[in-house]
Amino acid sequence: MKSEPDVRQTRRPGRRPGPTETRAAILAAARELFAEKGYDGTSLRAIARAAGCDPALVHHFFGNKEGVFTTAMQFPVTPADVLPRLLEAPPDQLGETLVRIFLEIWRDEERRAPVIAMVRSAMTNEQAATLMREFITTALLRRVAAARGTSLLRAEAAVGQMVGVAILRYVIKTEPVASASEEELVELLAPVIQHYLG
Amino acid sequence: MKSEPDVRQTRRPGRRPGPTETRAAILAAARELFAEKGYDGTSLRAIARAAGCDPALVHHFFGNKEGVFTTAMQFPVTPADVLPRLLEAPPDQLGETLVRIFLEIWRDEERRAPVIAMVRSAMTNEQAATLMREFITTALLRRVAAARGTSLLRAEAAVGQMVGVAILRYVIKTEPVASASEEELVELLAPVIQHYLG
DNA sequence: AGCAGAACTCATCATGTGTTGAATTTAAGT
DNA sequence: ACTTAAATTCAACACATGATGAGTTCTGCT
Repeated sequence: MKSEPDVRQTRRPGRRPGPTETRAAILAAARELFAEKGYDGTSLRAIARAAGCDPALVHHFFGNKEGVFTTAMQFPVTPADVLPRLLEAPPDQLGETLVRIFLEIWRDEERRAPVIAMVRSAMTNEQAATLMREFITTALLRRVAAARGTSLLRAEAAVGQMVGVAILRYVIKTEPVASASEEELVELLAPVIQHYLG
Repeated sequence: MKSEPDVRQTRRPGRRPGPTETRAAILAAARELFAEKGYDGTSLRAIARAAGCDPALVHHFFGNKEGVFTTAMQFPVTPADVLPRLLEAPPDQLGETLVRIFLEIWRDEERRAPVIAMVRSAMTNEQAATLMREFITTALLRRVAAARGTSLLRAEAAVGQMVGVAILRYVIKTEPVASASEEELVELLAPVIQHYLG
């Protein structure tokens, strides 16, 4: 999407003047590309091109491709600041609250990107799948199931519902869910989530 | 998974004696590999290796990689012989019937493979995503929504629920849903599907 | 029996991949 | 001011990929 001018036909080797900002640029480009193409579909060279530097620099900062990925994915969603909101919601509005939190995360690209990247990558990459598996079980299922009294299986069905709709909406882009409003989605999904966790 | 002996260090060129069976072998190998690794993660050479032939033969039969994929995916689920069962079910058991049909499809690897392959591939490949998008809307949503009186959006939420759980169960393999029994899943999901389509 | 065409392999091309080591320029520490 | 270390590029390796064209062996039709 972002096509840097790439005017720098030739830049002399050696450290650039001024403070170092390339590392951050690499991570930003990596997040964008991983979200768009998944782990296997994203090459180190494409990241470097988007970040305006040499591929070897990516390698220098992060060791290898796996290093770039795990560093770029560090902070998909921090459940810490989300759980309080969940627990202080009245029990009969738990479903609605949860759906709203999900929708908030998906709202701006900034926060959605790592999640989608993870989903996309986990489909074809075993390592990414492991990452996602652990995130789901330890960060979502256990906490929700522990806080509320529900079984893990029911909690997982709720997660499945949200993940499934997210994939249809943001990856496959099937209508009408792709262009439904957030309010419509709340109305649609909240009762089901409530049913699973109630 | 399947590692042919690969003893044929060197086989003479030219047509093999007997009836032609290599084309079918290639398609079988392709389905297995696409299901395991997705479109982009599967190479023509890997398919040829698994089918015990030269990569060029794959190209000869199907033109190019895209040709192999679309041919291998031709018959993910034929909705024609599934819809009758749906429509003759009593309206208050529609959810359960639908869940059972889905579970049947996922039961044996033979029938599950193309579906999983499609899901995996659609995550990183735009062309596969288009294929899946069209399949979902024309083969699932429209028919279900037309047969029953429900809105497209609600039908899509139901599809999302099933797809989400399938991904958790067969791709990410999160417990406990990965090793839950079919009966447990029916009990878990049928009410929700019924709710969406009722 | 003979021949067109299908099945099949081989060698090869152009391109893209992750990774490495050496060389050069600047920033930081003393 | 000097030195160490960090940031950066370049050139290259070893390998995998999709694709192509030519050549070989068999089947099926007449």
